[in-house]
Amino acid sequence: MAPQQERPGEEHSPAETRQRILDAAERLFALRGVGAVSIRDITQAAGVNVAAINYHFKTKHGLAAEVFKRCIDPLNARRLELLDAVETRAGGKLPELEDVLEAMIRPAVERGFDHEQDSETFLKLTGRCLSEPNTEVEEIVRAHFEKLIRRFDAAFLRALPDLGPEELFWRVKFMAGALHYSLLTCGKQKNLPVKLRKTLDAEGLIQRLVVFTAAGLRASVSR
Amino acid sequence: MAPQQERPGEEHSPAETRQRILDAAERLFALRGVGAVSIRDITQAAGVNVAAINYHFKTKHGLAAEVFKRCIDPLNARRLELLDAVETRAGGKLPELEDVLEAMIRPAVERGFDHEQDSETFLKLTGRCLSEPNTEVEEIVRAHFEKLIRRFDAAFLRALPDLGPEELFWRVKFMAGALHYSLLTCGKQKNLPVKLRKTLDAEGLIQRLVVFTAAGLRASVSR
DNA sequence: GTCTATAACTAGATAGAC
DNA sequence: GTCTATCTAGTTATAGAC
Repeated sequence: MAPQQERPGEEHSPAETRQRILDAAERLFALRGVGAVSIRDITQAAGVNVAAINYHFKTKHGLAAEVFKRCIDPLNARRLELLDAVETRAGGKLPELEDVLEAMIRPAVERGFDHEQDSETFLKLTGRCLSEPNTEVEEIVRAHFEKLIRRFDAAFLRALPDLGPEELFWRVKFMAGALHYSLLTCGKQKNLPVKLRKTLDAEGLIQRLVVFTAAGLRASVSR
Repeated sequence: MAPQQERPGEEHSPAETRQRILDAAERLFALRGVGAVSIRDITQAAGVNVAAINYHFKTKHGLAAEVFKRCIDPLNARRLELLDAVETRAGGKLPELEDVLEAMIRPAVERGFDHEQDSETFLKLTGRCLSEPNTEVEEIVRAHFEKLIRRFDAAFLRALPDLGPEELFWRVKFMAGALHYSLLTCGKQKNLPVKLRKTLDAEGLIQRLVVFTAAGLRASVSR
């Protein structure tokens, strides 16, 4: 609950100050949403001066954009890396749908279960990606995912040659929703029955997600 | 962009004032999140006095709780109504999985496409249900959905007798995520390719969701 | 690069007149 | 029930000393 606090007198290198601000802001934005966090909340938690935010990020929204970028960028880079590996491995043949799905799902779930990092913060911030109001943040989030989705859509189209592009569009949305919401659920552990907390691990969730979404993507079109 | 504004001098009945505040707050909370909206924003948009919020709802968070309750309650009531109808129709037999799913999915999608009401607001507010920070709001949302999920979980268990309760728990999460995220997508139409906006209708989305989630729920457990 | 100090404004809440 | 007026506290942002 108590954010790491420091005597205001202490001094840090500029790079360290920047880092401390980003870390504190990430935690607070994830917890309360950008609108409900003041720059004073952030500077207090980071143990730096109020003016530092203006110096390093110009405005509060500039800071928010950086926070979300720092969260999304490595995640999506890893996804594209895994997708490349899957396609290379398949050679000239069609890649397995399950492998394409795993390239999308694994990086996020593993990051969400990595208790060496602040996984709780990651999970909540992930949730905010979908609901932060129309600011620089929304624009950044949209831009970064658009690129990713285009690349994966092509892979899905190849793995599911019988599916029309419109049908595929919606099914990919459903897949993203399932992934996203299960991550959020892990973040809000109050919602999890005690029995299930024990058996909750990254590998299990990845496999469950792959099985569910692969079946959904392959379903025959009419009811 | 410009909220409906009124000369401050105009007078309203108490019930009307209450209603106007709820409507304005709903729109603004959906758009920006509770934390980023001031009570002055709300009273200006509603054309009522600042003190009116305190009189009718005691605090800003009391108002927020009312707003979310007013959104969720009729939706979940309708879902339970449809589920009752499905089970009655099945008589002693197992209900069709697709029918149970439709009881869950139809009310939300139809409400999200009802352009006589402010469907945009509903879709965004739905998104906020998952991400509003730990306040009275989160408690209200959780409580209302817990009741619904318990009832539907039982129905799913009966329709899918081979699935273990743990497996079912996760698959229902995936289903809820798919539903939820596709609603949000309809709200943020910028994300929709122009071609798809034309063919977007409630019936089509309901059928797509039912087909996808039914296949996911029925998938054989191991990969 | 970092801090103090402060400008200029907005927040939620309420007392008391009407 | 509704409004005006006001309190106290907190807001972003910046100028200028160090």
